[in-house]
Amino acid sequence: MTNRSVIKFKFEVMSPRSAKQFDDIRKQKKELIMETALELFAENGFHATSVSQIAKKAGISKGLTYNYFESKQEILDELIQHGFDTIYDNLDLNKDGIVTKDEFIHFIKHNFSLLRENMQHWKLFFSLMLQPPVADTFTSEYKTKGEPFFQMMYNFIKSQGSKDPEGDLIAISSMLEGSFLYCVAAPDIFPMDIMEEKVINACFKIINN
Amino acid sequence: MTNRSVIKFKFEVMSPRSAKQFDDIRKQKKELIMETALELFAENGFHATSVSQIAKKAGISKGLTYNYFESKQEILDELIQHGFDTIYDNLDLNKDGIVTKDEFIHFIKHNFSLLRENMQHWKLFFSLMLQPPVADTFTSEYKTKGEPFFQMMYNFIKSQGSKDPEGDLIAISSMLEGSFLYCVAAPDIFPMDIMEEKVINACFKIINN
Amino acid sequence: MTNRSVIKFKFEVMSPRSAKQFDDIRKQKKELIMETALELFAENGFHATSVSQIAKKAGISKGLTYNYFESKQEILDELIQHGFDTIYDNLDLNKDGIVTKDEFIHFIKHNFSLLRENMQHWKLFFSLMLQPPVADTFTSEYKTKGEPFFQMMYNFIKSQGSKDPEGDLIAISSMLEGSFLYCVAAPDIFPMDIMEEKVINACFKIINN
Amino acid sequence: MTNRSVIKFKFEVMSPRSAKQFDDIRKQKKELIMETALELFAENGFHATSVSQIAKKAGISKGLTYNYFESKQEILDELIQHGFDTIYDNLDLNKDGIVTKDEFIHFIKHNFSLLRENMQHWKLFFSLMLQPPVADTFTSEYKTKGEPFFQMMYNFIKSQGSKDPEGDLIAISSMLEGSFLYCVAAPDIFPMDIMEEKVINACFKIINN
DNA sequence: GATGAATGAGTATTCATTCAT
DNA sequence: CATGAATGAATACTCATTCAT
Repeated sequence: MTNRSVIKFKFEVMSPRSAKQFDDIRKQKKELIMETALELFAENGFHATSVSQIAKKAGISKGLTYNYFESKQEILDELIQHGFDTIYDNLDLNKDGIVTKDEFIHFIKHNFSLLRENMQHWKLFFSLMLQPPVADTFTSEYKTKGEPFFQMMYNFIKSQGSKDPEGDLIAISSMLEGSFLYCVAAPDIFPMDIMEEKVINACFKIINN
Repeated sequence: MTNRSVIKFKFEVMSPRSAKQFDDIRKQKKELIMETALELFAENGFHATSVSQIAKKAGISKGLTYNYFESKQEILDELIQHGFDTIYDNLDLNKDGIVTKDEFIHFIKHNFSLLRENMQHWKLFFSLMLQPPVADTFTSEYKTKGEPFFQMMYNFIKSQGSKDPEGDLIAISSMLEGSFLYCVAAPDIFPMDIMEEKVINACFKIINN
Repeated sequence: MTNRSVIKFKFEVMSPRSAKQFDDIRKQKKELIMETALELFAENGFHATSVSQIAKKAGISKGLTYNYFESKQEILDELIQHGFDTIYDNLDLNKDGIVTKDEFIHFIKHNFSLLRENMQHWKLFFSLMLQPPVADTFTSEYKTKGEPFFQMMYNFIKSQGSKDPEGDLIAISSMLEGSFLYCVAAPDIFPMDIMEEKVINACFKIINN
Repeated sequence: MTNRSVIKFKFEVMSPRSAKQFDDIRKQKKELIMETALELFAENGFHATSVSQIAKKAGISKGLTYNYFESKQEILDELIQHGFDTIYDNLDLNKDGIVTKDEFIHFIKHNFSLLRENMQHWKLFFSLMLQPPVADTFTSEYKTKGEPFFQMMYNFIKSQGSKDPEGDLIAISSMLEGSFLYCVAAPDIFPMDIMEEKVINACFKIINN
């Protein structure tokens, strides 16, 4: 009876539900690693963050990281993927394409609060958006996943009586994107607390004119 | 035997290449290195670009790079400095702070064309803006050097009869920033050729309402 | 199913190599690196010895060196530290500060034999003593750690009836230092085997006169 | 008539005694380089001193250094050579082998003052003495050139009625060497001003006992 | 003789990744 | 599943030396 078989034996005896339990552990560990990595990537940059740092901060060994991720790059990839999902899941878009004014306002406010709550994700995202070679895959994903967003915006702008819905979409999207960027990259330049309101007002100035 | 030839003699003995010759060489080489570095930084990112790559692409030895720059970081710093200077030199239309409508329009158009002509610089800039730890120094420089820009914008908006100049400044700045970002990071999402016009229109919609 | 096997199980799951095993490995490797480094430093000098050489001679990878030491300098520091400790541990014959004639003689003989046994350490030490910028930290450590030595010597000289204990301390310390230097740096100049005896004799000539 | 010939022509016309003058210039430049190098070597160590530093401090170009010395190592070699010569020339040994007590005392004092005046040379020397691979050549040179010194010492000790001239020579040489070492490497440990006197006294205590 | 631009081999150090246990 | 010792390739940077002018 080798050590190995002893372990196996014990394993089964100790926990009948171990399969599920270990699955949960795996899930938790993976999330732990990703969260830790996100914090460090956002704070110090991807390249300036070492796997050792991630492992140390997460309280695990370096080697274990590779039990959950193929590479450091894969952590980043999953982080981006997960980030997109989080953001767009929370958008809670109207699938019928009909957006009321209240919904629109709520949507922008929701975005701002998402931004504030999840600053790190967004900071990382913006930085990656420009950072080659992530940029390309990022852009394509952005286009695909952002499609419904732009569609909804377009429909809403049109429904509000805009004379140039496409032009206004461009202007409004730009403004939102820009305000998010200010929010994340240079929060000191404009007073954060009124930004949201001013941006919403401007949206309607654009649409209604 | 004229004085002249005596001078020449001394001169040549002291330094076969004249001071001007050395100066020219230094200037040209430095520019070569900076241009090459900019391309690589913009294409692959700062951290992912090695000094060897820069030297190789520039057709010089690694060591020579350090004859012109203290460190890889210094190349970046000078690049940022130079970039800011380029941008803000072109922006200071009139020093009296009075901006006409035509000047305003011209300013935005000018910025868009600068952007298009100098995509790489801007791409690098935007990416650096988010990239820690460059972000902090960048932001402070941005604030300092951007101050006149915001002031000018504010004055203009007010002069055009805006009821909420501060709010409009926020909205317009955000929109410009965002459109620049789209322009550089995701040029496929909106048709570039009409973007400029739509953004300018939206500016006046915001101000005049 | 004993408790013991359960513990073993957990243990092996957590870390296949036990803490002690890791500790032993670390200790042995660290010693290996230090010994190797000492030989090379002593033979070729600190600056002329590269980390690659140390690693190669120790039969390990360059990278591993940095698993054990922060820097090449740290290897040197620990070497110096360890050297001082070795020497002064062996010197502190009696902690009461009272040194008999026999103890004094034994002490000098002991030092000579330490010198002979550990020529490399000492050669390195002497060379470092003069080698800037190590010199300063070395000198201060020397003063601190050598203090008890000088005190003990002073007390002994006084107890032996010296008329000028301070002067004799200077003379004797110089003589010891010098004889150690000859021993290490130019062992061919004086016959080593009689040096020890002559130096001891001279000590008492100085004291008793 | 090329530039080259113009230079040649001028050369002869300008200065009939130019050959000697240029020779003097060469000599002075060489000395300048050596002095500068000595200071830097003594202050920062041989390896830590770069040719650029020497050239800069000497106010000449890097390239010119190689007009006077084959290599950085050669500067060191000539420095050692020159140092030995300086030291032993100044010893002004009695060639007849007869040294009076006054001459002996004067000799030690002279050495101490040489040491103080020429601290840098000596510091470098002591450090090199231990520094491989200089050590070997140094030791052999030391033996050769130091021979007359030891011979004189031996004769004097004998003439003073020493019962063990060889043993006393060893003791006294060691003491002198050690006091020089203290003087140069750790001038803070013993009061410099009385060291000389105490050492001389001790010499006679050793001899006369 | 004099300059300094240019080279290239060398240095310390880092780090993603592997693997025996 | 978990550890951390071990690797090796890569990186920024240095510097003695060469050479065209």
